[in-house]
Amino acid sequence: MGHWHPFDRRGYHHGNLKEALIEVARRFIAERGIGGFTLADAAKLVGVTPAALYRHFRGREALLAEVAGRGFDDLAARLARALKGPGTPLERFTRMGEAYLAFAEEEPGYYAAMFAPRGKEEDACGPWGARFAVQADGGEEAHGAFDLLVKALRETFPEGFGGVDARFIALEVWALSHGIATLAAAGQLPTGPGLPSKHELLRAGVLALVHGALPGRREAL
Amino acid sequence: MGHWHPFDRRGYHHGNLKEALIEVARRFIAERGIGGFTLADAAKLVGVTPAALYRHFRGREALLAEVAGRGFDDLAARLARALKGPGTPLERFTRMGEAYLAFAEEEPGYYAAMFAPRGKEEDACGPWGARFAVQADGGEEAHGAFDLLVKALRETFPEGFGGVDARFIALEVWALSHGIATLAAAGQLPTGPGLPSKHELLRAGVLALVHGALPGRREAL
DNA sequence: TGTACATCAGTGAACGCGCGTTCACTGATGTAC
DNA sequence: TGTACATCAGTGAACGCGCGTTCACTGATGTAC
Repeated sequence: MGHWHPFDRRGYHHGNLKEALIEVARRFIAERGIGGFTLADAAKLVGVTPAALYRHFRGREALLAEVAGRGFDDLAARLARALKGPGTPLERFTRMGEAYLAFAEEEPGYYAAMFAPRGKEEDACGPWGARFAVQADGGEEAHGAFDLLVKALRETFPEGFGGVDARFIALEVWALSHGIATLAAAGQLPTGPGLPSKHELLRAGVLALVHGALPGRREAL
Repeated sequence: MGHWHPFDRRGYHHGNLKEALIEVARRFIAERGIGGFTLADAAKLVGVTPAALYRHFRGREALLAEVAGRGFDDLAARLARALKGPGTPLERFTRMGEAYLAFAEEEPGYYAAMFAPRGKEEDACGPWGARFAVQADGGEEAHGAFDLLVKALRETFPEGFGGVDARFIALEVWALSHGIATLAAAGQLPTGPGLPSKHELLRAGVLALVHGALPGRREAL
């Protein structure tokens, strides 16, 4: 009672099968990776025949794409929340970085689905695709996660970046975040005395990236 | 003639089966991804029964691990070459970044094998593992790719980083490189008018990361 | 140089498995009258 | 309120497939004498 549970089932009709499958796929991918995810096990977990899946999805790939889409939405929501919170622009911007790492850590299923090298199909969705659209320039409302990042940069550093496009900086920050998140997820970030946590790594790196592009800093080197 | 070709075969015994399998696996993974790689197809490509593979590898995972190992060796060799070339330390350091991106782009098979989320097995090899060992501190010879990066940083900026461990900076640079390389490989780096290439992205980012940590720069922000 | 033999790297057939997907079906639900 | 019917979301059995792996085997190679 209270929370709805994906394994609940009352009667012949499941009633929430689509949502349940997405939910189970997310957990599944988180545990075994995207290659280890099978329709058969997912169906068994929600207590349904594998064939029932085809009432809601065209097939395996469609399910994965939907999971990825949910992931992009969730990420954008988290980033938006971090950006809207209290504090100075710089604090909020820093919090966005934390939110990104937290998302990658807490939702490895989503993250893997989002950034897994998609098959041959069209990349109808992706960080810079429909749900993430890169704006030509500012003005319109920012929907996707990437646009949120650009918006945050413009708010945090209203003086600009000495003629450098904020989207340039945003890409740098994104690439660094993604690199740290994936190395950490793969267990390939070394830990040990004197070595930084991924959070320290991201915070210092983001500051350096922004800092390095700030006006009056570009003449050196 | 001249170059040895993995599909060559003279007689009952192949003679180069192990090397041929590694070579074919590399190309295969590059084209279809690590999940699309199968022993059956690999064996067929080199003109051999699938069972023959087991004379040289314990199984599929062992072959993949060997491919990853070759990749780490190749990457280290490329980075070492870039570092040993002519030019100022800064030029050589910048060239290491280029070499990294070039490796990821030219050897997607290696790259995927190296950084694919390994199964449950021990990560006996990895960027910071046996072939990549992170030195406790300087002194000993640098064998792995990561150590080469640290060494290059120390050579390029002998004045140090204001008390910050060079390995810290190296991790930042590595994470950024990895992030850019993987986003680019997945086709998730947006391109368009006014947006930078991955090479511009890496060069500017690395400079900012190094710059931001240089002495006399850490008081601002 | 020739023969016997050990060693090694292949063969080819077979295995068990589990996958994604299809199909005709049936049970449950909702709506019209 | 009750009945007939259309719609929908499941079932369950079956499919073809291709995978990784095994096994007893055999052809080729190299070495001892």
